[in-house]
Amino acid sequence: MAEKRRADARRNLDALLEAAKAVFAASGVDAPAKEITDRAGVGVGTLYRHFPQRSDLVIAVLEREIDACAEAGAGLSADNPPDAALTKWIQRYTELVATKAGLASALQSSDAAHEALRAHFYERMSPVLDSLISAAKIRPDVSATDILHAVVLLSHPVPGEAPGHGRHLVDVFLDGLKI
Amino acid sequence: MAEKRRADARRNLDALLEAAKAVFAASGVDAPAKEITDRAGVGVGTLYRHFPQRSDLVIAVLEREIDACAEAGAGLSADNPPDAALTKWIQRYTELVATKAGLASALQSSDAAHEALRAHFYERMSPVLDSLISAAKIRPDVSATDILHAVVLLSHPVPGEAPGHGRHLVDVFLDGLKI
Amino acid sequence: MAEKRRADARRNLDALLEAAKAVFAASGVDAPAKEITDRAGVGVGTLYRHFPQRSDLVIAVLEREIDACAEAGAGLSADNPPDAALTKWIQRYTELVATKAGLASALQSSDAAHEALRAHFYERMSPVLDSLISAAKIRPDVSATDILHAVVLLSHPVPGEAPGHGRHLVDVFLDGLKI
Amino acid sequence: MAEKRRADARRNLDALLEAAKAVFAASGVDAPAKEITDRAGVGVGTLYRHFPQRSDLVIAVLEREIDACAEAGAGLSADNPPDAALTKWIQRYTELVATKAGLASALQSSDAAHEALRAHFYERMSPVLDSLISAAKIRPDVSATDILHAVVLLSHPVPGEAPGHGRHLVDVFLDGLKI
DNA sequence: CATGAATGAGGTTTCATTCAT
DNA sequence: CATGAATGAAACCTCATTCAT
Repeated sequence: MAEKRRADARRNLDALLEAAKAVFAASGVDAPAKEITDRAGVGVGTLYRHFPQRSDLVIAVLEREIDACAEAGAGLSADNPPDAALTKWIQRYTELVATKAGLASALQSSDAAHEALRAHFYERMSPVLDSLISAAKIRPDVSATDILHAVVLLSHPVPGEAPGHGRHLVDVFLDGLKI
Repeated sequence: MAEKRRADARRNLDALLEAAKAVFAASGVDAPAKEITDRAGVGVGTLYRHFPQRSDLVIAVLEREIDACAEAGAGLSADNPPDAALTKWIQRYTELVATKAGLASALQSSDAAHEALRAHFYERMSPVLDSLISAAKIRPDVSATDILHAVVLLSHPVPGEAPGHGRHLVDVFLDGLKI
Repeated sequence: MAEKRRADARRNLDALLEAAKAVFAASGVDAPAKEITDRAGVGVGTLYRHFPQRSDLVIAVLEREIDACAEAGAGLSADNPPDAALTKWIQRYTELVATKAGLASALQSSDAAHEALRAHFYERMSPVLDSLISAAKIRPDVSATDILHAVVLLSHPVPGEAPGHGRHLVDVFLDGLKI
Repeated sequence: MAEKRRADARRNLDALLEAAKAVFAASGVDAPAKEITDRAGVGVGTLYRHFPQRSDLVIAVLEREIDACAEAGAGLSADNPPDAALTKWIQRYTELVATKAGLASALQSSDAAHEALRAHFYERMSPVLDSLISAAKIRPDVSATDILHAVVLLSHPVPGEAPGHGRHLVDVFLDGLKI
């Protein structure tokens, strides 16, 4: 009985995450809540029960990807020389930011509702990148935060440009990091 | 007589432009129209009379600066060696984009209401930068549009960062342009 | 459980229809939405949830009346001699049209949004009146549609005249129908 | 000098009347004032100077036709037996109401702005019809006002019906007038 | 006497969030 | 714990009318 309830709740939650991922990609992070719940086949109340703040939903949607990306740092560090490790991780990170439509927008949004997401995101990424930077040779006047921000900004979709666009700009930026 | 009425209208229009500049900087380009008219001390109707489309107002607010920046290209080209001219112009352009808080947002907004601004802006800037690029030595896989976009993106305000932040990121990007 | 909530929604919907009926009669079909929702004791959002288009509301309100009136035809036909049945039904119909200012306006409106209502109206009323006419003795150059229209037109409220006015004019018109 | 001014004023007034006639026919009597002044090539203030109330404008536009119709009563009375005179005048009147688009709407509008038009119109027509009625033999429970209203109402255009439609309905109504 | 810029109330519609069921 | 109807605060835009020039 309780089992079944939990199973139901879990199914709803999964449906919400799935729907949110799709809707964020299609209409951005600020899409109407109804759009998400309709797609998930769930009432709006259910959304608010699971995710009282909108950024809670965004975080939940991306948590696994964010964690995976952060955790990839150690492996790259172990398997590559410092400079290559840094480059490869930034490319991995760029992939994350560029692919998850809505992530860039949410991180950059001045909306207080996304504050928690920004905190979570940078707290997870900063240590990883800091560690990679300190081992590599780059301009000393560039911090981990600078790089994290730059990639987020350059990955933002530009009306009238192909999706791959941001990655190209990031490449140029990476060139600029070299001493 | 007619002069005077025009003067009156002009005063209101100036008040609107001034208010819009301030409000765009404070609350972004998508700020409620009422916020602007209240600050200007005029009725909403006055705003809509002068600027039926929202982008008309954004354009009007920034037109002089946009024109001045575009026109600065020729002078820099005449007074400097090609590479220096390019760098200086991009810095000038960065100044424009970074200072006018609403500009970056408007250029990046997917809102159709800003389409006219985007068109106006890039039509004005592209030829100038094209001409500067063709004389200078930079990575051949980077176009004028790439640079214009990159600066716009990097100049976007990031919550929790100082305003000068974008300029620093642009410097790194410029380094990446060099062959 | 679900029953109860539906009952709640139904109660609101009924309140809206009731309020709209009164407001349409008092202020016409183009009355402010707020006037209707205030009278129904609901928020504006509730109106728009049930009736996204204004004409949806007009149709809903009038369809009820139209159906009730059309269905009255059979009973009158069974309980009265043909001429009396015709007269009584037209009086019933006049009562409907005379008290619902919105019906006349909507039927007369050239707005395509009311097309569905017009179709429904004539499809519902014409057979009833046709059947009554064919049993009674009236001028052969007058069709059911003519009568339906005439009553609608004569029932339009005239500023400065008592509400009963239209009925009087219809009486005269009915006299003109006799052979 | 004064001559010239008066000539100018007259030209403006004529332009307004001409424009109003066209706009009333095209967009109805409730068309935006700006639509009329733009077409007339005049400022809105000029419209309000000449016609403080909207119905003043409607009256002015139709005054000549209204007067001609009212004045036709005496002639018909002199040249025809009473019943024929009545019938012929009502047909003349029907012609006026049916042809001047906007007149029927304005007379029927509950808008207070048309109050003066209604007053003017019925004050002009009532005595004429009263005089015709008193000489003819009709139902004693029908007043001149009843007939004037009935024709106005029956002349309203009905979507999906030919323009002549109203005249047919008026004929039936006239039959109902006979004793 | 003409002008038309300015006003601002008034209408529509959307959507985040609450809460009764 | 789920539901989704209800709420009502915004935001937009239009236009009749006034009034300074």
